[in-house]
Amino acid sequence: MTNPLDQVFAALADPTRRAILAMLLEDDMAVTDVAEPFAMSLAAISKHLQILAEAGLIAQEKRGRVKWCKLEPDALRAASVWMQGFGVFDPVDLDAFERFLADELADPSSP
Amino acid sequence: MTNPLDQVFAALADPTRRAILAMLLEDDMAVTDVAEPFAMSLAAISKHLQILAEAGLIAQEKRGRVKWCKLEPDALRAASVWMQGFGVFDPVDLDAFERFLADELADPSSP
DNA sequence: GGTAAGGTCAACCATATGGTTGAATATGAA
DNA sequence: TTCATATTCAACCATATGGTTGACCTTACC
Repeated sequence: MTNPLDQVFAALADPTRRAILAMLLEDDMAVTDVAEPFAMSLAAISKHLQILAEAGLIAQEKRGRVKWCKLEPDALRAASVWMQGFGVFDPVDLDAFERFLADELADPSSP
Repeated sequence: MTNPLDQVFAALADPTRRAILAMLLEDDMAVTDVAEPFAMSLAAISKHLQILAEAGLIAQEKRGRVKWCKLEPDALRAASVWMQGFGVFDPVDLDAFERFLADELADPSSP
């Protein structure tokens, strides 16, 4: 899975990871805080964050003993371009996006 | 993996499947013809097509003994909306898309 | 009818994925 | 120093994924 599109799409295929990205849309967060709403171990979240980082979707910076996670939406660009090539898409429908966020953040612990 | 976004993104995470979608952008195709450029068994391609169909990205219709595959770009809409929520994306960059297609179709047999 | 073409199914295999736990490593605070 | 917090590592487990092969069904053709 060397192809960056492979990595980005695979990263996005997991609901936990999409929920994490949505959370980071609000603000940068420490690993522990990212993990808090999820019903899974910190180690599991740490792995998800690694996958997101390898796909370039987040950046992680360690400051002191806490590691901060920051959204890197630019990594979505290539995937977005790929998809746009197929369609006929409406101009950005932010309402629809808000609905997604609501759904995915509602109960991220049961993906 | 009940969530439709899960299915769509997972389907897109495989280079063979993305190449198939790109091929279908040109025209509807029979399963055998879809399989032709790939260095893998017909059965493998058949499975990929099932995954694409379950994600709603293609429709399959059997006419006579040949099964036709047809692109269903609408299935990309939800995923596209999700991604658009993160960005700041340029207006559709078709040149970039053409480059992707060129890359992915160049040698789909070695994903 | 017999035979070939188009696809799928079933069983199998190797590897990847998503999770767990417990131990280990920093770093900060008392 | 000692202790607690923040995070990762390593080993493990169950299941999913992407591929193979060979048998199978259906539909066309001679």
